[in-house]
Amino acid sequence: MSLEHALLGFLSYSPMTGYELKQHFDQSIYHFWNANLSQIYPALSRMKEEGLLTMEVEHQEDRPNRKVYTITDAGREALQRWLVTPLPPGQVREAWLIQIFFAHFQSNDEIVSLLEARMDAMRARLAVCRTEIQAAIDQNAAQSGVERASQLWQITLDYGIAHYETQLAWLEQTLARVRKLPPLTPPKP
Amino acid sequence: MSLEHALLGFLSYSPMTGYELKQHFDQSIYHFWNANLSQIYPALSRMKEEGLLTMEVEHQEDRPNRKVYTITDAGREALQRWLVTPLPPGQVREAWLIQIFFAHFQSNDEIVSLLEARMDAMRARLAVCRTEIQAAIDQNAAQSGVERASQLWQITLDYGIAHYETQLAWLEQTLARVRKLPPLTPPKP
DNA sequence: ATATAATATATCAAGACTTTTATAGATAAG
DNA sequence: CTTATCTATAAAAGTCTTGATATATTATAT
Repeated sequence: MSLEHALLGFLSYSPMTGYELKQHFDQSIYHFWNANLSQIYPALSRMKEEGLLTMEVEHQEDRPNRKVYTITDAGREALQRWLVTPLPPGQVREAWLIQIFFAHFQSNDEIVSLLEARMDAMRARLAVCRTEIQAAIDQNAAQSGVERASQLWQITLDYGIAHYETQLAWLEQTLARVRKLPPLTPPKP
Repeated sequence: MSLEHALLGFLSYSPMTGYELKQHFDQSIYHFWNANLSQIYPALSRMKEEGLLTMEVEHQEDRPNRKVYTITDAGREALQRWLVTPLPPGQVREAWLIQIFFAHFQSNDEIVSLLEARMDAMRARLAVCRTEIQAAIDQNAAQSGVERASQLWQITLDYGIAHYETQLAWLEQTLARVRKLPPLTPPKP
């Protein structure tokens, strides 16, 4: 469901190929969604069958042909309907917290290592938001007629930034806390 | 992978049935993981085949028989190994942010509605963390010999709480921001 | 200069993981 | 009288990830 509507969303800006859609995913919404080409291509076919899109082949000599998809009126309607449909909030799913939860037989240092690895990853993600994704949004915002849209793009990016900042703050605090735990005494069963 | 190791984790505390494991999932780690019975039961079978668990049937007259699973030495080893294996950080995946990202043709009020619905859901989740899950942790922490473990349980719960608080803070701020956007002028295509 | 990688574009198959739904049946609680 | 609890199984459908297959051009690295 979500993938299809994200595709419709980008195609409501302009017609594109699956390959180009993938690039938009990676450049603009990577902070809250992603998709593989192997998902995108069949999704586009399906949506064409459903009448949400039309497709035209652009022949190329040196490269594979481009299949350019265009959103139909039915597609726009489906998109607008979905956009105001409240979604059930998703489950939080953080596998690495399972590791923390059951880490009582790991030494403080081992736990600290896990947290530090996580912190490195979160710092990197935060940096991507602040530089690359911000740049992509700024660049698209420079077009005319996208004032309202670009406010919303920025709002989602600020979500991502706040998310990673929270992660880092929690990690800092947790590192201090774990370092102060009484050391693991005897047995590693 | 993660499901299996969460099961091993709980079974490292004591032998249990799948049904009981499901209850522990819901009571203790719901803030970062969940699983259905229809996932848990076949996972337990598989893990038994792999020698990570043993199983004994307790016959009951009035209820279905209980299949009590016990972790083996191999299971404990597999768990300890996994617990220190760094996991690749998962993708953020927030379908409702797709709705915000493409909401430029929705009115400010419609966007506000989406945000308010989300806020209600997040408030409810936060309350569950603060009351029910906190209570479950406190109760288990009252046993002897779990001092170290219960610190870690609390650390993961504090993650959940921080997460939902960030959501709510961002939602507050975003609500204000959206209310101040110039109203949507003409066309709802 | 030559080897390697990346870009541009699309398809397909396999498998991993999750959710949904149905089935079963007895007791206890509202 | 209806719903919830207790316990387990299984089929189906949905979603996502991984990896293989093709192929020409351009860029990077050694």
